Amino acid sequence: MTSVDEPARPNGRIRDAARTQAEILDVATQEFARAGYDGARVDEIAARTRTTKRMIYYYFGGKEQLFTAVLERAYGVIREAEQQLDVEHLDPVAAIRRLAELTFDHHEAHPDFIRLVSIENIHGAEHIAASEKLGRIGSPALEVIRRILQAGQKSGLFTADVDAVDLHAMISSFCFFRVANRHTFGALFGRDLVDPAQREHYRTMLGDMVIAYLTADRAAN
Amino acid sequence: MTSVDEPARPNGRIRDAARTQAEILDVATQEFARAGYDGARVDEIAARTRTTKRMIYYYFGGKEQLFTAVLERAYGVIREAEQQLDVEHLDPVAAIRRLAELTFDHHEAHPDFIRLVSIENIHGAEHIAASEKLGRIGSPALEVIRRILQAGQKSGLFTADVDAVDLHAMISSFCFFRVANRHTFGALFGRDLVDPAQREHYRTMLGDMVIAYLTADRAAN
DNA sequence: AAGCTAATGTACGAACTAGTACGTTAGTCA
DNA sequence: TGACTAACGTACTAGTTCGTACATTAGCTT
Repeated sequence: MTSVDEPARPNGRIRDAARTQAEILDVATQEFARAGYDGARVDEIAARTRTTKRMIYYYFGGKEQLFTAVLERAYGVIREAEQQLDVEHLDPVAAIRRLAELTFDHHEAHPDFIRLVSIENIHGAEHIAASEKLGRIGSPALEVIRRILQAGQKSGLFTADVDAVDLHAMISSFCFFRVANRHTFGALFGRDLVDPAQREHYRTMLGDMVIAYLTADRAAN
Repeated sequence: MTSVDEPARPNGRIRDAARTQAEILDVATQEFARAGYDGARVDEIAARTRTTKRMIYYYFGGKEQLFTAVLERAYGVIREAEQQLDVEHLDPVAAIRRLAELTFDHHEAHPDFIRLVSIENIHGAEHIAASEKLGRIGSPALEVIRRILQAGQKSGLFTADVDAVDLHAMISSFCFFRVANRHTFGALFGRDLVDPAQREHYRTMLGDMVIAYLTADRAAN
């Protein structure tokens, strides 16, 4: 019945700034992702925390800054994941497919992040603009894509004349849409894009699409 | 200085139910698209109308139903556009490319609609679910895709074994992402996906991608 | 032309919500 | 061990926001 996670400290406060901040960020991420920026309730976030609303303002300053902090952490998670990318020992085709699959997996694993990005776009990316951490950092994946593309184009394997940013957009589009628009798509077309049974199907489809695009015989059209 | 649109009717009310409703829907579309469902203000919508808040409740019942009505009309616009589709006199490759281009154009021309769809997804498509008009109507484009796919597959031109819904998702992904995520993408990668100067570039890229996928030599991988 | 009703306007209230003033305590360091 | 400060809690407020009660009128119908 009683909490097992923490050493019992009957009636006494626990003082742990780092833990308190992390807990606020966790709950805030869920709440913002659940309801959008304006739909999220500061009181609700506080209530689902072991601390109080006062602490949110103490540590973050306000709702806007809290949302910005949530975004910063969420983008940080991706960047870390992308830094683990290790595909350059593969041939270009396999490397791109692997990259696409990892992007696919990351989107599927972090639906809350996708929602946050949707929300931030509704608000014109103003929080990203206001953040020092998030200004134009790009992503580690871009560098990887750049190198793979170069290798593939030099060898003649890749006929498409794309740059890394556009290819990244192409891959992300599919992954993002599938998660972000799951509900309307499902409601209108009766097909759940995130149905686990179809996961491999869509994962393969993405890889096929990207590889086909990169290696297509342009003379044919 | 005075209104030119309407016959001058000094101090008198104008009674025109259809016009009032349409005006409310117009303004509501903008306001919901601007700020999201919870960010949108009923008072603001009323203020930008020639009528009052009272009328919003009189005709639509409430904020939720108003948003549902906005969605219904927005989806209606697409469906109409799709009914104008006339590509079946083209060969399958040209037909699919044309279809992709029209989808691309429609997304670009209706950023508000894209935002509404994003917003509706944040809320789990609950308004679509609550709407009688929007329940599982599908889209006219799907039938067109189905027929083109069949022709292409029968002739052997199309090697990919996709169905219409998945192909529709693939095409929409790219178009949707480009508009919906314009702001975060621009902020993070310094590239405006909706830059008019790049419009043809992305339009062609989409067509190339879809055709490459459909006609790829699967044995090659 | 009288009356009836759909359509409209005004004014207000109840509930919610971001943010804050003020008070308290845990833990550290001289 | 005493005191200092970062960390925390409570209680409240000012402003907003959806929604409605009540009053009014345009214009059609007979």
